[in-house]
Amino acid sequence: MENVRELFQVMTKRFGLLNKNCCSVGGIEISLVQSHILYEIDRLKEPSMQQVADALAMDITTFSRQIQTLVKMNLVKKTPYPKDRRIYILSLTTEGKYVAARIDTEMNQYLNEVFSHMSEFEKETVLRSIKLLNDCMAKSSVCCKPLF
Amino acid sequence: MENVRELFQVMTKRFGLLNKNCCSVGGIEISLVQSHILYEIDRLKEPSMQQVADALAMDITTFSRQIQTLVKMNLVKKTPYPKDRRIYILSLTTEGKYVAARIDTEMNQYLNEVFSHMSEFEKETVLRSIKLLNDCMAKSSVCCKPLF
DNA sequence: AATTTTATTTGCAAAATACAAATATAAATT
DNA sequence: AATTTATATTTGTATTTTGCAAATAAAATT
Repeated sequence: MENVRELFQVMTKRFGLLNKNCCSVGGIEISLVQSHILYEIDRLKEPSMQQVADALAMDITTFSRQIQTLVKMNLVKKTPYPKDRRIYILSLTTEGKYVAARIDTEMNQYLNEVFSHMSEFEKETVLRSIKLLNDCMAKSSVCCKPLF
Repeated sequence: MENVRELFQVMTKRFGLLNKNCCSVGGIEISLVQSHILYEIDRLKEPSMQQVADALAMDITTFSRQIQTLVKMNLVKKTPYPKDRRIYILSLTTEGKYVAARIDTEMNQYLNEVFSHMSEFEKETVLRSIKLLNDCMAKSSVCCKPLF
């Protein structure tokens, strides 16, 4: 049997690299962490600070400062939540949505290119495999449970 | 069709988290970056500084300083290369090997646990899928070519 | 021999990180 | 209702990480 971890390590390294490369779009340049923050804000609907920080497994104080930067860059908006005034709801500004969408397009473009080297059947199998993997990881009790 | 990037993002986030969690073993505590460095030194046989930095897509100056730290921690050894005195060969010390092995064990343990939620057939399919994916990513010309 | 290239390190300033403490508000307890 | 406890977020501060530019040193090329 091949080394399982090695397979994962190579895959995630490549995907991580792709993520890093996709951080500069249309003249705007953001860090990898910031790109992940935009992604999560977009994915979760009207999340609070704490929710996004949790989803990214990020220290809340570091996260708070990153959000301050993103607000200054006019990519993220912080809205007080009337029902609980401790909480701020995060959302993407128009510009933030644009950046997130551009990154998403570029990522999917690359992934399509990768899948173009496979048959349709292989592609379906790979995607189903990843989905299965994600489900099983979610079930696992060894680590990282609280998240997701 | 589901969102392909989303699938990858979730998977790599989980795996990244696992990597982070596996950074403290047997009383020794290292950073995620340092864990990756140990892993690559172990994987490549007698690599130079530049080779490992390239494999990790890391800035060589940052890498140089990380190596200094790891040498001080007695996890990595730097050996001058006689045939080209500009070059240093990196290797793991006994302690470094121990840490890397412990991390590897822990990672594989978790992965086994994840796969225990699948049938043997599913497991084989998933592993073959990842291998195929890695091959196709290597073939791809869109990004990240120089590496690997 | 002189120039160019490659490998690595250091100077330096900016950015990221995380612990502890502060603040503000909500929820629970007395 | 007043007090305590818990939760969400920010700030103080010190450490670590990062990466560009420049320095150094040794090989390769001209």
